[in-house]
Amino acid sequence: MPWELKSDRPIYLQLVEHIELMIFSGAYPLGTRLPSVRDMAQDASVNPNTMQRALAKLEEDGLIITHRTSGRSITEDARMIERVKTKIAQEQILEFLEKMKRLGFEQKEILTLINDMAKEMKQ
Amino acid sequence: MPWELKSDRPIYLQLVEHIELMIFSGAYPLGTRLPSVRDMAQDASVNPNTMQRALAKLEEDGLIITHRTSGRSITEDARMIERVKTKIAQEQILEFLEKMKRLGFEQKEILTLINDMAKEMKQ
DNA sequence: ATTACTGTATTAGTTTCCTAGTACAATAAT
DNA sequence: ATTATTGTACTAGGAAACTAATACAGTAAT
Repeated sequence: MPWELKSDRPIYLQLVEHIELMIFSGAYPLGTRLPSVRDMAQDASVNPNTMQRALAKLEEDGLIITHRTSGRSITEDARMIERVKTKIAQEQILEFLEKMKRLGFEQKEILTLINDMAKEMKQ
Repeated sequence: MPWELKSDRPIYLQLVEHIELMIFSGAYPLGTRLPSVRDMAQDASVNPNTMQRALAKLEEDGLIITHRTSGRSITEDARMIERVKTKIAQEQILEFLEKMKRLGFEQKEILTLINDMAKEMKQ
């Protein structure tokens, strides 16, 4: 899977999302050891420090574990993966709902609007 | 209505949202003339240039009209107001749906998730 | 013990964004 | 004509965020 990094958003965030997707989809199985920061950085054509930042974020969220001097690995806790995934989703939803309320929309309106758009997008 | 400006987000964006809300709610009726940039800036305790930036954004969106040397006024086109409101909403929804898809969620999941959260928030 | 490999701390450079200060241009009001 | 009031352009300052370069620290491997 190529990294496809664009310059319109912070690189480290794109790295985070990319790796999250790898984990969620099972491309990096539970407990797997990750390549070193430097190797992953080179693979993505990125400065090691930038990759480091992305990995630190992932560790903060509980998706990966750091073994100080012997590299990192994906967590072995399957429940943790799910928990993180839904937590991230909830944050996105909350942020979205707040924006809509700032615009003066009520809950009912929001739900019908998003239902309508979802129907359109299916076609 | 006080301006309640916080420092965690750009001031000019908060001004935009505040004025949008005034317009959408009818506090600034259609066709009404707005106070001058300097007056509005002073009212909000903000630099005139910052208010100017907010007003420019609102004009760009079609909510207000500039009369070069005799001030600004709210558009008289009621349909325009609605159009802008739903356009802004659609942008927010699209952005939101894309984020969720980047996380690996399907449309169905998103809809059920947001329905669940909406229910919880009502309580 | 030495070497090679791991993550990490520190610092600096770069860019981008936001805000503010000032001066300008046009016109309505007098 | 003059004055006051309107929006606007230009510039600079400052802050925040991101990326990169370098050096450090610990440990596994030899």
